[in-house]
Amino acid sequence: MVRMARFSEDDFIEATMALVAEGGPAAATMQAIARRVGAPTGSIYHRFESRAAMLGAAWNAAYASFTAALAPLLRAGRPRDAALAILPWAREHERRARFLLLHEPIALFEDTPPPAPLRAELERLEESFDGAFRACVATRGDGALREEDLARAKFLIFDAPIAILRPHLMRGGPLPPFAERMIAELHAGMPIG
Amino acid sequence: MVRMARFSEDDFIEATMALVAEGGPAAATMQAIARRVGAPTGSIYHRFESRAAMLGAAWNAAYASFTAALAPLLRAGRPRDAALAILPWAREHERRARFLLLHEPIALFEDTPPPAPLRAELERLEESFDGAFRACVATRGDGALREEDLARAKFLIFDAPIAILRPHLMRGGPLPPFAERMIAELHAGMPIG
DNA sequence: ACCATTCTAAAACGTGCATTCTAATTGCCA
DNA sequence: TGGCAATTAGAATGCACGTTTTAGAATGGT
Repeated sequence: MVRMARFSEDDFIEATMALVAEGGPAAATMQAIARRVGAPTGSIYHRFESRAAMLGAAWNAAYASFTAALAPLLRAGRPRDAALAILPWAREHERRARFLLLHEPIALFEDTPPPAPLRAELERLEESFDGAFRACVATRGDGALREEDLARAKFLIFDAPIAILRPHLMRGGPLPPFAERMIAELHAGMPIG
Repeated sequence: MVRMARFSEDDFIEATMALVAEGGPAAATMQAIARRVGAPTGSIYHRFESRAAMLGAAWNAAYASFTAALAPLLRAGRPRDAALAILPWAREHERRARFLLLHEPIALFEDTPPPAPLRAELERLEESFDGAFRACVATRGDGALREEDLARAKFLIFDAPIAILRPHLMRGGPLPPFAERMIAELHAGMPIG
């Protein structure tokens, strides 16, 4: 180690998330990311081997943030609270939320997938989170997890709350208070397991 | 009229939908569309003035197909049946469904919007469909449409069913029969208005 | 049969982007 | 103090794509 870096990996990751959140995947060109950080284009390549790696790192970071907020509640067997916890998380991390919840990974990585280490890291994150999810669903039923039960639970805990948020994330601005009510009512009228 | 066209507008529109459905917006390059139809690249430009126009025409066609299937049920005041009707429509038009329901328009048009005539046509379609939607919601309440009521109804009729379909549309293959059950149960437990 | 018009056909152009290259700078350690 | 590796810096490269151009073929009315 000899020279202090003026820009950190996180600087580039944050810039990437912001650009995608504001203008979609195509807005996150390497030049745009560099310009946003105030660095020359080439500097990105000292930390990330390609654009796919850059986007992949940003994706993993956002996903880790999201799952860290929900996993404890799932492991505690409180799916309703996990569903509701998406709201404060999205309010606190608007940039991450728009990046993660408004864009399918397939749209980010359709051309070239991230390099193997990043994919492996994401797989670990996903498996760990999936463990928390399955444990939560299992406490409700008798232990036998049918595909339908898992699909129901996934819808109630993740997809429905995200669908409720999506229009407001797209429009920008604050998430309305009635989002909480809708999620609570949904779980009241359509319980898990 | 003098020479018969070997390729129709619809040929290009179908190819565009198929490519986006299979590989995302970036897969629908002008060359890929032409190759799929078996035509030279330049031929597309005899019918569509630009790539934005090509994608816009495909979007309008898919949206028209979707709304044609649902609008009558909304106008008849049957929101539950409209929500359920998304399933047979998606089964019958898998390509259109993947194209329309799996990709935000913002991701397709982020670089350049379609030309004015296409935007105007889409606006007409949207307004007409929105009329059917509002009429349907109004029959339930007392006529005063609060933002929360509209958001609830939009979620129950469109966003929730689509969220239920999304994982299966992504994976490909047939939509499971329990999707019907989930939508019915959702509307039973969380009625509109 | 001829001509205007609409199309096919394929190559060529220009642009914007990811990526690479070369040089100059920085700060720690011997 | 001098050397060295990591970094900044920004220009250069090459490629893929949207679009344009140019040329030729087909059709139906006259």
